[in-house]
Amino acid sequence: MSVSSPSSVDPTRISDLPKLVGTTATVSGWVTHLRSSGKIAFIVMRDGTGLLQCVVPKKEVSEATWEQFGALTLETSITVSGEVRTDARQVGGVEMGLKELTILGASALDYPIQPKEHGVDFLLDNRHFWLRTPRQVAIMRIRNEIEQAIHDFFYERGFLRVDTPILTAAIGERSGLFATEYFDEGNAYLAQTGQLYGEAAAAAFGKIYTFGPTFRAEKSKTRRHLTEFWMIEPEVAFNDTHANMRLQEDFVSFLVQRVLERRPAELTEVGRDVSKLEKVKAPFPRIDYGDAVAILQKKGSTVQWGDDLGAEDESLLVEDHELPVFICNYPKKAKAFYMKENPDDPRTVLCNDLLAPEGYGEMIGGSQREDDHDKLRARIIEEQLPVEAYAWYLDLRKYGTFVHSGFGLGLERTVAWICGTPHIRECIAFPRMMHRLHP
RNA sequence: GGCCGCGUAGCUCAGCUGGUAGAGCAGGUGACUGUUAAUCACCGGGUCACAGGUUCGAGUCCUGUCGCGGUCGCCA
Repeated sequence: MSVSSPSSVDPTRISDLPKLVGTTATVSGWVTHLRSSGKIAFIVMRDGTGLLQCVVPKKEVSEATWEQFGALTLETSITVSGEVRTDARQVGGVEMGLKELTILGASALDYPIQPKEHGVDFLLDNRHFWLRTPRQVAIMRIRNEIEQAIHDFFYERGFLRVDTPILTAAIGERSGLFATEYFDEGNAYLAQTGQLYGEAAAAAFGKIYTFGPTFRAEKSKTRRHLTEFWMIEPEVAFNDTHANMRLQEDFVSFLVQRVLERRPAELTEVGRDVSKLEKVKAPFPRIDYGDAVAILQKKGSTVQWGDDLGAEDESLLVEDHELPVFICNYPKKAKAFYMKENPDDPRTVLCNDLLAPEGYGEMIGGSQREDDHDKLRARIIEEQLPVEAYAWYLDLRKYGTFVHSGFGLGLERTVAWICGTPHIRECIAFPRMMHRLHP
C-alpha cells in the first residue's frame, strides 16, 4: 500500500456542488447523456449523489478537450474540472462550465441500458447496470433509510441486536428449505427464520431483534415473493399479544415517518403519492379473525371459519382502510405450532398479521409464543415435527418460562409499499427468485 | 405445481381474414452555439424461440418442446 500523498484528499461529490458556486471544482463520475450542437456540447454525468450537467462551448476549451468530448460514450468514467455556477434549469440548481476533461475508463459502445423504456426481464438481466439509474438509486436510498431507522428505533428502546445463524438444522417452519451438506452432521438448511433463536436470546437479554437474510425454497412466482429476503424479528420478554401489536404499529409508523422526513426527494423520484403515507400513524385498526370472516362473507367471499385467508381476501379486508390493518387470532390449524393458544377461544391462537394498504399484502406476521412446556410439546408432536430437534427450544419453557411475543417484518415488502413499486424485486439490489440467480 | 399470457433487429414494439420483414430508439456518417430521453438528413442491422404439420405459399393457422412473465397456493 502506498502512503498518503498530498493529493489524496476526499473527492468532491455532485451533491456538494451547491455549496461551491463561484469556485472551480473537480468531480469524478460516469457519463449518462451526451448532446452536442456543433459548437456547444453538454455532458450529463452521475456519481451516485446526483446528476451534473457540464457545458462545453467549443471556443472556451482546448482543441484536445473538444476532441476528447467526441470520444465519450455512455457510462465512460471521467473527471471534470470547471466553474460551478447556478442555473435554474438544472435539477440541482447548478451546472459546470467545463474547462478540463479526463477520461478515466472508456465504455464500450454497446452499453445495454439506454435512456428509454426497457422490459423488466431485460433490466433484471442487466441488474448490475440497472442499479445505476435514478429510480433504482432512489429506491436503494429509501431502503437504506428504512434499515437505519430500524436500528435507531430498537436502539433507542433498549433492544439488543442478535445475529442468529443462517446455517441451521431443520427447525422453524417446514416447507421450502434450501439444503446443503454440512461435514458429518448431515444436511444444514438455510434459515427461514431466526425466531426460535430470538426467543432464547429474549430470555437472556429481555428485548432483542434480529436483522438478516432468510431463505424460502418455495416455488413462488408472485410479485410479493423472493427466495432470499431480509427479515427483522423482534422478540420481547413479558410482552403479551396486545403489547406486541402496539410495538408493531409504533414501529411501522416510525419507519414511514422517517422516510417522509429524510427522503422526500427520493419519494418524488419514485413517484410515490406521499399523502397516503402521511396518514400512517398508530394506532392501526384491529380486526378479529372471526369478524374478518363475517366481513368477507358479507362481501361475497366463500371463506368459512377455519380457512386461512387468501390474497384476495386480504385485499377485500384492506380496501376500506387507509392504514395498515391487523387481523388477529387465527384458527390454530392455519398457523405455526409455536403460537400460544388463545385462553378465550382455544380454537384460535394469539397472533396477528399486519396487512399493508394498497394491496401490498402481509408485511408482518407476529404472535405471542406458547410458553407452556407440555402444550408446546404436544403441538410439536401433533405437527409431526422431530421432537429431539426442538429439545433446546422446549428447555426455554422448562427453565423459567415466560410470557413473550414477537414478529417478523419483511424488509422488501415494506420497502415496496413505502416506495409504491409494483414488484418487490426492485427493492433489493440483486434479487433472488426461482428463475433468477444471475447477476 | 394449477390457470392465463408472451417469445419478431442491440432495446421497446407493430405486423389485419395466410401473399416478398416494419417503425421508434440505440449504433455509424454529416449539419446545427443552451440542449434537458435535443433536433434534422442519410446508412448498416433479422435462423420471426425450436421442431414438426396443414397449405401453391406460414411471423400469422394446428401440434409438441423449450424459455419467460402474470396470477393462485406457500409465506415476510
